[in-house]
Amino acid sequence: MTTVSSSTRSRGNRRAEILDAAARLFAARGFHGVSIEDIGGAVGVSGPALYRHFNGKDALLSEMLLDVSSRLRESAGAVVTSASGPDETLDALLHVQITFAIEQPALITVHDRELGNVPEPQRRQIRRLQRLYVEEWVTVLAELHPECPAARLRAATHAAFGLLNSTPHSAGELPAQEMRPLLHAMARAAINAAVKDH
Amino acid sequence: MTTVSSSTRSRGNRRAEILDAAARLFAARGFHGVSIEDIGGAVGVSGPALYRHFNGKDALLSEMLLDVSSRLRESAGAVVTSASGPDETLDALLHVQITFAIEQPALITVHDRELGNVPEPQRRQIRRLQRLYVEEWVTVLAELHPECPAARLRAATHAAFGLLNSTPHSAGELPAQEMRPLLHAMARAAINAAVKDH
DNA sequence: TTCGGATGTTAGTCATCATTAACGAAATCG
DNA sequence: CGATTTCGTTAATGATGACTAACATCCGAA
Repeated sequence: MTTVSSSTRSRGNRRAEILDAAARLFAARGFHGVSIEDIGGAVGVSGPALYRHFNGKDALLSEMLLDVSSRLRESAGAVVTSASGPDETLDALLHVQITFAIEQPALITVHDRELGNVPEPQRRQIRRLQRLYVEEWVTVLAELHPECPAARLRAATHAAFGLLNSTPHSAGELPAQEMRPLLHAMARAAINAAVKDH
Repeated sequence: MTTVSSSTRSRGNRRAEILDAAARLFAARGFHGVSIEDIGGAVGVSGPALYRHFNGKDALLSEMLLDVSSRLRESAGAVVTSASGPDETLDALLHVQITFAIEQPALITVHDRELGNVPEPQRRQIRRLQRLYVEEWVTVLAELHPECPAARLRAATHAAFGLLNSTPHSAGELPAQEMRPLLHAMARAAINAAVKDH
């Protein structure tokens, strides 16, 4: 059979390298605050070399966000289908989001800031994935508290995301070992408070 | 006595109008994604007219962020000096932040995204005000839980801000009447969970 | 009424930047 | 060994955008 050619491997590596560097730069300075030259420079090549790997700056951002929202939704889907009970499922969802927020703070940042710069029709698809992800959470919360109106559950979910995605702001305050359970406990408590008495 | 001349009044209004429109645009598309023309257009004048009111785009952003961080710190200072007890003080701080987040979502958004685009030396001053604001929270939390390490309190504070500042994301999910107590309850519960057992 | 400042306007100017062109070297494959 | 693909490079090119200049207009005050 055909083995993975080294060209395929290096191409993939270079692409990933570029996506990674671009994510960091976009998170720090915003999509329009970063030039193609900047991104190329960050991976040791110069400017237009990027066009060997992506169709353009927009395509780069599109792929980045599509990848993030796919992975999040996929993880959430896996968690939900292998669920034992709603309570454990919620903990597992928290685990997914916390892992992502701690390990990929730049991607998380770009993910919730730069959707507006993605051109249609990718925009629509990313929106769809984001919505599905939120709905996984809302569904689990609704199982736990069927009497709570969906709008409230959705607002609570967004608030929980805001809490969890604060990691880029408190970078360095605490080691990940402590940050992880702290975020879990805070988010869990916040969600419980949100659905209490409804 | 000298009355406020109409020129002063209209100048102030126009300046405020510009800052308001610019905040909304910056929040939606990012600092570099908005042109001077865009901002002018949003208030019914065209492009270079802005230079009659601000020294440039950077100065506009600087003033916007300086104003926000001053107001937040000032409010927090007022709350803390007129405090009855740490518990009520924390509630009052929550009230301040929630009011701001609900009434000025665009400003809050710009405030925590665009500091990187403010030139020195204003950058330093805004940073200073932001830090002082955080420290007001940390001080109050430390009074409530002296055994909790400051780093953890700081991380918890940032997480609470993330939760409260999620309003732009859940815009329209709930009316402000419901959003307000929901955010208060969630943030309060999250903070309590953060300091428990420390 | 006349002067001056405040506030706009339109038409440059100069940088920056995304994108494309044209061209080279290294590696893969026949 | 060639030949083709892959991955880079350095120069255009064309748009966009911040900022400045030169020129109105309006309005309050002397």
